[in-house]
Amino acid sequence: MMKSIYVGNLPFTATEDEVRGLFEAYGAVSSVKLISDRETGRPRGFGFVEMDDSEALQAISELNGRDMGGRTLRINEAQERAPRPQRARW
DNA sequence: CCTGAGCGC
Repeated sequence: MMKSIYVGNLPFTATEDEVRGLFEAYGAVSSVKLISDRETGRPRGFGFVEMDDSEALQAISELNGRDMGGRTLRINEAQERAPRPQRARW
């Protein structure tokens, strides 16, 4: 089972590659997405990581509050993404 | 180039 992780308070200099590297220390990272403002193009300083449930929980507890580029990372389980219609499998 | 809330198209 894959879990989405919210990664906030990132330094604006952080890249998806750096974030991926952090989480890969706790398990296989499925995907990394850093969010930037769609109108101005500026980085918003937060993003999302997807990885296995148990690994995600450990990564959250281990990486939350960690210093990165002078900022203290805010890491939590992500909320639901933008609602997308999901058709039944049967 | 620029910036600091916070949950992604």
